Amino acid sequence: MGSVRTRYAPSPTGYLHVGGAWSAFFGWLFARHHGGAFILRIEDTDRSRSTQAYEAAILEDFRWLGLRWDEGPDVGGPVGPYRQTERAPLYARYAQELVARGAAYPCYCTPQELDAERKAAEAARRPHRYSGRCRALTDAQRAAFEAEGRRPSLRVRVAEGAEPIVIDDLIRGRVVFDPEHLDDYIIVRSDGTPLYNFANVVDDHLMGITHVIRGSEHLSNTPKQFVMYRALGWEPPAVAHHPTILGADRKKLSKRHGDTALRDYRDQGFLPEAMLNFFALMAWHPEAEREVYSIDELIRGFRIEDVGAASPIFDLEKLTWLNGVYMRRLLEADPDRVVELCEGILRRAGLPVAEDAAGRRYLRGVIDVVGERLKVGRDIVVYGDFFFRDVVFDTGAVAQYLKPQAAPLLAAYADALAALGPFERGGIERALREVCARAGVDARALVHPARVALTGKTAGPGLFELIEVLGRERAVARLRRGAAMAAGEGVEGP
RNA sequence: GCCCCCAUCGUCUAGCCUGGCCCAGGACGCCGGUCUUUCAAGCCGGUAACGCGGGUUCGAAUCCCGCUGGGGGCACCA
Repeated sequence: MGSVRTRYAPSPTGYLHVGGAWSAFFGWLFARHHGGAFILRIEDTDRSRSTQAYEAAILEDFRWLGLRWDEGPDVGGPVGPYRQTERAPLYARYAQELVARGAAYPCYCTPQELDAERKAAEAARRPHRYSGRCRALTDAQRAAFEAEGRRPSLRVRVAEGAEPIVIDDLIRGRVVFDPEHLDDYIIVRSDGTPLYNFANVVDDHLMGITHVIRGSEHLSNTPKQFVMYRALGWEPPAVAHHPTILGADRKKLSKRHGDTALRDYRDQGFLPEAMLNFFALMAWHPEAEREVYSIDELIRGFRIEDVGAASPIFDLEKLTWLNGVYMRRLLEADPDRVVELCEGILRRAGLPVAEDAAGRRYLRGVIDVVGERLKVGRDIVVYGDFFFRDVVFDTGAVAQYLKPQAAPLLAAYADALAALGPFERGGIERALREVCARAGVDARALVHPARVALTGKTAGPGLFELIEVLGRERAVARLRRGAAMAAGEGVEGP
């Protein structure tokens, strides 16, 4: 398959959904595996819901994810344009063709009339089907409707008694549809704009798409589309319908399950590499006993027929774990990227870091001590907020550790740090041990209270490196305040 | 209601096509232990599944049928 061409065709009616990104990823993997082309096509025929801003956002989301397209609305390509609203003449032409071949006919029913029919059928608890009353209109009848000012929509004529439509789905195997259950469906609105099922067929064919990889919600559209391929004398593409991602309640993933837009994950500090790796673990699994894969490994190992047909549930905990794996690797390989990631997150959380070299150095120091604890970028705020603002005390931590007996130790340690020579972790640790030795207590008797005084929490980075990064001045001040709090002096912030 | 799809640990999955190697493997989570100034990470151990019922077969997670459960579709949305 040297000339594989796949596409992802989003509607710019919202941000890129994780389900959409996952779907696109499989199409992209398939194309890359076969050395083919991956195409981005914007399906904006529903003008009331589509916006230019969403289109731009979707492109941005894909760039962030790291999926590059070979042809698309921004880069163009040999079979453009890649935006459906710009392809109107093409749809008009093939709509004409369908009418000329007797495979489509104008329907003068208004949406209100159709709606009434549908409601009547529902009320009678009878399956709703199109009445077919415009199917065999005479020229005179059509002229009469036109004279009334009615603008027709265009319907495809599904031949009666036609052969079953056989779809050999790459994921689901053979699926057979009886055309008996297909209605004459509308392919062009009365305003002349094409509907999904029609535009999709025209575009996929004209763009030379060889493999249509999409969600299973489109499986029942496929026979409708195949009717048109047949009517136009076109060879339909191979199709593969992957399952849809579900939420924890086994319902289609939606807002009530949490974040659904890919950019929500970006904003929380998930890494694109981790997202992609995670995507590869839903409905697919490259190897039986391994979880972490490079993109190249995924491309090499991708087989559409190995994609499962059952719907996976979006497992945020596993994604979080996987992201942690990637964060730790990144910390080794390219710590600057972690710094950059955290900088953005801190700024958005209202804890900005100075943009000069000193600010950057400070943040780098913070990342050095908390970095390996970060599973997701936003963890910098939960584990390291005290580096960027005054301590926010956890009341439980204060109650547990800032007790009167800790007061003299904290005060003595503050004095020791104030008098310490070079302010580095080795000396900082020795100073603590000396204070404890002199008082005849175990190091823990000071370590825990000191942590609470300095960070407000019971958990966090190593105490001595944390103090080094915090700097002498702040550490001493916070320890003194802690001593006062422990002594029961009810101190306010410094 | 009609059409279509799906069904292995709580979750993601391997195994299913080409029955025996599976009293079902890995991972996340959870629980314990270990390391440690805490937490995270790491390491060690544990927990937990073939939806149900019939066949076929010497033998079924694997093949067949039915049921149940879940999902999707049935728009002048995509």
